[in-house]
Amino acid sequence: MITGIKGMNDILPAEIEAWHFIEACVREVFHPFGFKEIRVPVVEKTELFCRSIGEDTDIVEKEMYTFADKSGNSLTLRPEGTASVMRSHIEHKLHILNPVDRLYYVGPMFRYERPQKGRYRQFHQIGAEIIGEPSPLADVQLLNMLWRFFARIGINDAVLQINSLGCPGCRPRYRQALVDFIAERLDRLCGDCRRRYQHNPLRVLDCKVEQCRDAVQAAPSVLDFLCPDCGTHFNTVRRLLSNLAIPFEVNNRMVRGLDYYCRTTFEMIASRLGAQNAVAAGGRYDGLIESLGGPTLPGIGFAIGMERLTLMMDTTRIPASRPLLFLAALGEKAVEKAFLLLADFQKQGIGAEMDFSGKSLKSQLRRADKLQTPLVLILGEDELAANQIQVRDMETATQEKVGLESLRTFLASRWPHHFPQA
RNA sequence: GUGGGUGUAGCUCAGCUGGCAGAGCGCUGGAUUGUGGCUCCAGGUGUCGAGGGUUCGAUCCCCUUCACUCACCCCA
Repeated sequence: MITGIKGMNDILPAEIEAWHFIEACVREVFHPFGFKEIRVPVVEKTELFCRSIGEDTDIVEKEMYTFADKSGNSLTLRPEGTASVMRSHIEHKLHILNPVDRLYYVGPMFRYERPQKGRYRQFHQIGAEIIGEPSPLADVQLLNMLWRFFARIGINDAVLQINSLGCPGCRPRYRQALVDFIAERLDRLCGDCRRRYQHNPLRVLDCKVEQCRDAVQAAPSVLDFLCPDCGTHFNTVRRLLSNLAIPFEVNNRMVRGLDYYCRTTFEMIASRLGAQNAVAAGGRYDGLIESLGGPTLPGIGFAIGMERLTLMMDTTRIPASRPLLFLAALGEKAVEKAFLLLADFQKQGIGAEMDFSGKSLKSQLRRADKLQTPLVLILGEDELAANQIQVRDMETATQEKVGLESLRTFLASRWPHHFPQA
């Protein structure tokens, strides 16, 4: 048996309704905010991700699906969406068309990691970016849209956490203060944290080991080191979130994984999602576009993990699509006549199904019951001879004979929405 | 890359440190010549994840390997 690739899952028909629902909510919620969808390729030149995400992040160091194509170019399956969107925005000079551009995307991302609950090698993200707007109102608008999206999906037990990482002007001072603080306590930290101290000292702050948490409990807060501009920016974000009645927590220990973040960062944290509890995350990336060779434009965005979203959702509430009609036919002639009727319904966009293989009426009704079809049209030799059809209401278990010519009128009186007057 | 758990029917899982491979659900047919759900009856499917070892005999014990899964690292 040829199986799928580890960590890359099939989304089967039984699950697809939830995905369709999510995608419909994305469009419904994002469009009023002025966001336009953008579709970019799933592969890019490897260099794009190295330069945007950061050479010494885990994603670039060990998690990318990188390969050489037939002409020897190094290509990579995208591990995230922002880099590609920025590349496209720069390449097509979209800032000339829209000085402030609001873009969103939905699609698969790829990271070579060990799969676990809520983490897969191919996973799907919904992302949104506001490009060209430095105002903290952009931050708040984006967070508001994210919040509205979760409300629309029906998730109300996720917590919004925000933080500010400062800017290239003030972050180095904080980093130094933190390094100095940790250096004095290095002997009390776990092995992982000693490595983090060298590599990314901010990460020591969110270590899960109790001993480490105790050791850094009194660590300096990034918020105390913000420069006046960054401080004002963050205060405005907090004030406007409150004015919009969006609940949030300030988490001054929140660390983001990608190098390009500055100022506002945020996460939506889910309970009961297992260890991978960030269902959405993002932040501001004011220097990114310029560093990729584009114009000097600020940006801010988020990404939502769709698999994590489905794990949190009560998917049983999403109604399954079902055919409106089932045609049950008995006898060869009736089957062929029913088949023509079936084709006619389908041509009109009416969901209709039937059995082709001459099964018993009992079996056909069982099938219709399984499909939860509200009406079954029964066509046997008798009905055919009388030019009639039995219309069976599956809920009330009642049925009546209807002339074939008046069938459409009969159905239209029951479902005017599906059978508009011709 | 590291650690734990689990691999038995399409699905969910029983199987007493060793003796013919099991149940429920689902599927198909019947009880009702052409009438669903509830009930009853009948039916089928397994390299017991794979390979090796111990044994008269292994789903069970041992070794190896693979897969899945959860967790670490990291992240959506």
